[in-house]
Amino acid sequence: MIEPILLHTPVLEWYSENARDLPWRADDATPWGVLVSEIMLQQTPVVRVLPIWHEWMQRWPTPKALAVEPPGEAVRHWGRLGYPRRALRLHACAKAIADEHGGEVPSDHATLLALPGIGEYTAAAVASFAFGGRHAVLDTNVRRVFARAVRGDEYPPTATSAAERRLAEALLPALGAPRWGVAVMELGALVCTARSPKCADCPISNLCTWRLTGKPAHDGPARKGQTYAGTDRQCRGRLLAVLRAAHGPVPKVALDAVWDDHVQRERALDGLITDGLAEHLPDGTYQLPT
DNA sequence: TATACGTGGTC
DNA sequence: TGACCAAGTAT
Repeated sequence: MIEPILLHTPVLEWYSENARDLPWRADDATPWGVLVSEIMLQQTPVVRVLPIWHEWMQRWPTPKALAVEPPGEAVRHWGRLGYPRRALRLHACAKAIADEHGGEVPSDHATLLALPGIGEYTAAAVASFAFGGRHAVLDTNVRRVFARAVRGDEYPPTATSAAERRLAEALLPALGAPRWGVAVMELGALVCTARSPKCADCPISNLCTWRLTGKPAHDGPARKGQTYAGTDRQCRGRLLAVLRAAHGPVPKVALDAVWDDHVQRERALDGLITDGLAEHLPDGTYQLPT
């Protein structure tokens, strides 16, 4: 096991020099701003989140501001970020914060975890980055850095394991856990990337087990591919794009126009309604949830 | 635990 | 050029 201090110093120094200037990391960032960023960043690159985050925070600077809107407005302004159920959950999250927490984002990990759309990672991230809590933030970047540097594997396991949690906890510094967490994430995002890691720029390449052992290729089953073309997901995306653009009820023919396969189209539409992303009105039209 | 869930950029 | 990947969550 590598001594934690041997990782801390170089990673933190590297972060001081290389951290991106992101608005949710600014001194004046609010817990709500951090929470919004974390939801938007789930499975979504920073560059696509940036403009939506700015618009969102200007429109809804507080949880209460969002909570009084219909959920469809959240879905509309989510734009093309992807996974629009996140917009719905963020709206539900705002309502829960407004109704049950006096409009203030909770600082406690367990309380955050109970909110819609907030799972293990996001609860730790908000508790740590917004409130200074000492939590292990295990996102895909951190998991990859630890897998390589400590375990010597090219990639972490598919699902977060107990061993990974133990390791992350063990590496957590007594002081400055939030900065350590964001520093490791940044290292994974900018240097220790999935496909072409920039080991020449890495502050811990000298003790990285994976590099020291010759960067063995990932063994085991191929990682699950994300099919998309022709799937229900693509169909749902097409349908929802029509509803977002409409600003009002949409006749069925407008939806029929964007996807040929009748059976799949109906299934996808039903799915959107089941998920609460669309409403079917008595007159046969469709719209974003009110 | 495996699967569904958007979108767009990269090599 | 199509597979892979991006600060995951819910079921």
